Amino acid sequence: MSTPATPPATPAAPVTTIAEIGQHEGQSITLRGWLYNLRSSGKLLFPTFRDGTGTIQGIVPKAAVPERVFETLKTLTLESSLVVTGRVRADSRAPSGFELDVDDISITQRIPDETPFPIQLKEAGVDFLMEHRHLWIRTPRQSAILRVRATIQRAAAEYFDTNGFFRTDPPILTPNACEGTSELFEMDYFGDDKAYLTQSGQLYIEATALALGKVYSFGPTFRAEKSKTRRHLTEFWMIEPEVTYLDLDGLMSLAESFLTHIVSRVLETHRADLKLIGKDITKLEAVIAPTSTAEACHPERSAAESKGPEGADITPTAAPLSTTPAPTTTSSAGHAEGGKSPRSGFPRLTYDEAHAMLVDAHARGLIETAHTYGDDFGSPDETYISSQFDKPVMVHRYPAAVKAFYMQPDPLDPTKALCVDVLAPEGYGEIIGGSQRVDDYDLLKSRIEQHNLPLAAFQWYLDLRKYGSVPHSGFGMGIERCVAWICGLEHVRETIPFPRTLNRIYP
RNA sequence: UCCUGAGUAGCUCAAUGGCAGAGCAUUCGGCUGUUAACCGAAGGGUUGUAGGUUCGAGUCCUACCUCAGGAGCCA
Repeated sequence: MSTPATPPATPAAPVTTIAEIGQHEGQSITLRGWLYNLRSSGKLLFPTFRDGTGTIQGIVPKAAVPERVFETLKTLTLESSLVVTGRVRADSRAPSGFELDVDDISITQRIPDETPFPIQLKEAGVDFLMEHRHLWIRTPRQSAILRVRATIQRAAAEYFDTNGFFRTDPPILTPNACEGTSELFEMDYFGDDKAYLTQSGQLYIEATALALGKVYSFGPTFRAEKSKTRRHLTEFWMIEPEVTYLDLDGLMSLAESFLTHIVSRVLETHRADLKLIGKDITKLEAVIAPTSTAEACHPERSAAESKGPEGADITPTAAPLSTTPAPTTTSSAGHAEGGKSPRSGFPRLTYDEAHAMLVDAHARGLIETAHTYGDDFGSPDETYISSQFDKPVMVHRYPAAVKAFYMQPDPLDPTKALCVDVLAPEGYGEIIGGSQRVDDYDLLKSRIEQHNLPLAAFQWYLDLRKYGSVPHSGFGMGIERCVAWICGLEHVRETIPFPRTLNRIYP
């Protein structure tokens, strides 16, 4: 059923993409893509083409093209693949500003009438779209999301690559299921042993950090928890930096600088995609806008971020990457200094301050359930906290009891852990979780025992504190939640080409 | 795991316990500026599965299956 592709009538027309078509105004060009939509008005056809970089409408007056071209296009089925030659013309009626006066087409493959492309232009249900995810990703909105995802991934890696980090890859198959509380995917490992898909490379990345200094990993992560929400996937991608001689405050500066860079890059190159997706771009501009401490917040905002004059040389805002200081140069070894935070663009709240904010919100009837001091924040709590700010908010120093065993206690209050959660604006929840790690052998050993974890499995991890231990910190960012936030999506399933969820592993 | 909701044409959805319907898609016809184009016509159904109540069930009852989103947990 395929038609051999024949050379277009004007082979001299250079091949270009729809994204770059504006550079060819008045010229003849060749596009290689698919028929996205077709409207007709008697002897005038309006085919819309797509090529993966965007869409453009073509114009085909019957009198202006050979009979063969008009008749072929008139009955062509949607999503058939083809090569088009035509002349680029600026037109104020076109959404993108340009239209294509079609000269010739060459069909690569025509979809038969009996088996039309399943995804229609009109709305469809989630179940149907997910069942056809392999085709759904061709539609303009999904393609735009995947393009933004690619840029977010590139910007994230680029940030670390250009700031002295070495990319390092932790194992995906791990030998024990006891790193934390998450449920893991289990598999047979040559009969005698069980293996598990990694839930985080962090412990291994700590080891490579002690080998290389500043490292990051970027790979898939697996959680077998039976979560069914718009924020959860069973397989997702995480980028995790780990830095020696970095304390919690330095880590927060790193996270801020990192996120600022990502948002800046997306705004540089994806304004059209964000508009297509429906994201309010001003919300992203607010994230990277240089701010005084007075303007980035709502009245409820606490005074936490106005503490501490030191670290004023760190001003990670919308500055280009090249001028963004490497955060590790500004934080000193082992000097976690309690509540003193450098001034920054992203608000920083201690757990206690966030708790007070929630108590106040409950008293005023803004949230349903009262937060219990000492408990971790629930999803509605995080949504409320983040809704009070225009920028990602960093909540730090949670009660150690609700956090992981490897987190360093706050020397000013050992019941607190030197950790930070970064909550994305607009209720997108936690996108980054990180901490300063326990660097003392005896303390870490007792923590492992307190958590009833098998010492033997962690001996290698304890070795890191036995042989040249240093203060170090790191965080992990889930790519999908970051994409969902930046694109303004209802559900993380749209942020990855083939989402894996509790009830779906097809296609 | 718990709570809630939904399964009817290829898709999105209607239908007081009383003849199974519309829009889109498909096919045929019309239209020289359409923007999910529009106008006319045609074809298209084992109402998720299995029982039950009833003169009569898409509709009521029971069980099961599938999916969705919320809680918990997390990124």
